[in-house]
Amino acid sequence: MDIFALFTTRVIDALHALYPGLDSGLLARVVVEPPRDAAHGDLSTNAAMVVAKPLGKNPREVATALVEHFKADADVTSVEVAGPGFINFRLANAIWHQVLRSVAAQGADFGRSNAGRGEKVNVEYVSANPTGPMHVGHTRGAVFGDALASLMAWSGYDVTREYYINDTGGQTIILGRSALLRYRQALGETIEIPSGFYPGDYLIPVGEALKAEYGTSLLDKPEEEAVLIAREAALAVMMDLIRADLAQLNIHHDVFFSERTLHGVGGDIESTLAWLREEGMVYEGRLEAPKGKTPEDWEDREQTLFRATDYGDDTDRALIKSDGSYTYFAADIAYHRNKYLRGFKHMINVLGADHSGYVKRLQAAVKAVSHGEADMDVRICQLVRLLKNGEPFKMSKRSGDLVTLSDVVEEVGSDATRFMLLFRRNDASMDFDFALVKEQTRDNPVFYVQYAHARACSIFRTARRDMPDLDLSAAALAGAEVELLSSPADLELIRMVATWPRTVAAAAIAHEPHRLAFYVHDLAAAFHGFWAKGKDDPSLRFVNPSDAKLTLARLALVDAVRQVISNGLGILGVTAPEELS
RNA sequence: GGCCCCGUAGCUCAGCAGGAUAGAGCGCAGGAUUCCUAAUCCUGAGGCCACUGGUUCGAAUCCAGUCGGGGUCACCA
Repeated sequence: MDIFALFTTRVIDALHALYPGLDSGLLARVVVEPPRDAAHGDLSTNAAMVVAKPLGKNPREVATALVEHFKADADVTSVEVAGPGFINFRLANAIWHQVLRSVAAQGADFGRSNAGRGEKVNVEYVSANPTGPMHVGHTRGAVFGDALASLMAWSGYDVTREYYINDTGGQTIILGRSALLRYRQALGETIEIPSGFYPGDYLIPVGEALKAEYGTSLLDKPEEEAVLIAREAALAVMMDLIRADLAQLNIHHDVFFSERTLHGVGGDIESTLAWLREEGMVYEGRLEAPKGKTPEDWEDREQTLFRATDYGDDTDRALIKSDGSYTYFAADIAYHRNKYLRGFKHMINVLGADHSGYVKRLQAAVKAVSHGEADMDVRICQLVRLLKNGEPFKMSKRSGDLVTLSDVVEEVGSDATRFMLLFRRNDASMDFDFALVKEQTRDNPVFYVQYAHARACSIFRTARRDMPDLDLSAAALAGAEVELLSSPADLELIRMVATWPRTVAAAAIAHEPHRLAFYVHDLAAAFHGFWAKGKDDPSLRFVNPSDAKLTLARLALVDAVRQVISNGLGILGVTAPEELS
């Protein structure tokens, strides 16, 4: 039950009744929201101001007509015009109590909607190169993409979590060479790792495995063939490593899409290129060198170009390299056409800040490949600076100093890692301080929120201890006389709970999971605040052994708060503990 | 030089598809614990929302430009 959505439709219905023929696009701008200042009421709408001008009327005139209309609404206790034409509503307590019943009834599903109508959305995230374990730099995108995918699912989309494996190309050949070196090392040779190779220790086991499988026979094969064999072994191990890293954060993709499957005769790149040619989206031409910064090895030559500028990009893009092989982008066009042909009309890509220059061409590709029928939102995750007690962490590329995702998760745990990374807009760079994240005080938002959940559970434990005869089953809570909750403190907390479905919906539309982190933090604060009021005013305590009915009602409220925190943390992928250790 | 992101309290950041008197945490100053977990709460001080124009009933929010910070810039992935 989302009372804001409920009243939005009531307001729009009223407008239709009062002024037939209003444009539906215009009405989409009508918003019913909680006023910033609670003194203004429970709900506020801009309806009169939105509609006044097209009607050629004064906003207050329209507002007055709406006010008259809503005086007949039994759920509304007062309506008035305010300021330039806002309409403020005050709602009957009964409707807030209805919200509590709705939470009890829907439980872990409270806040879900079918706004997405089951449409398919593809969320591609991580897609780290399989040339080593996950680096800290990947962590933010991984957590963000995962939370966003859950959020979209809550909003009624059919979500596919996808990982694009770059398992072909020059980098993978270097990986193969690096692994081959480790193989020689395993056979007893003293090796030296040239610069440009992958020096990490994580390839040592690959060398050992090659030795176990092939003995010395790889040495007899031609170099190129041996490299390919070593590459296969290395890629498989690297992907296992990455999957294990992701599993530490409880991240699991539905589809691991291999870039390699796009290549080759009859592959998607070939067919996509043919298709692009038929559509006239490709031509042979020359590219101008970028102004202001011409690469030294710039080669002015005729090449095969995609008309990216027709779809909003800044320049056309090469599809075939000088050596005749496809560019990365050519494969990516084919990949996204593949997504489209698999039925995705909504696509979201989560990329690191260093890929922001890639956004336009990706969107151009999706637009071209779908004839404008699919949309692509690219969410850029800004860099994370690692700190320890305020001091920057060195992140040298030498293998020993590399900070991996695994290092971070082992140090601070999955919950804290996830919450901290989500407690910030994705497009703002952030500092991640190990010392703070491990702290268990209110400075640390993770523990602050988890503590609120644990505290709610604790209140139930106390109630069971002090009022052993009270039935606290789900059915009993659902049947609690929540009408007894009429104090301003009670209603304030309930209003906050009632905002949850709206928060989820707005966050999903904006593709901004961080809003849920902030919401859940605010709700925790409101709950802690209510708890403290019970110190001064015993009538506000949750557990009142002298009043079983009131206690049951209060516990229904506590459980609603607990449930919403649990739901929120669930979307973010953070656990909601019953007690803190 | 082109493109993208950012600029809000001393610090770190929110600001809900333009809305009423711009919020939170930290830090600072004070206060609350025989009582449901003080792992918490309450009160206070603290702002030209970088700047200049524009759009309109109304702008921190949208547009243009300026300044400042970051990222990125064929044929890598």
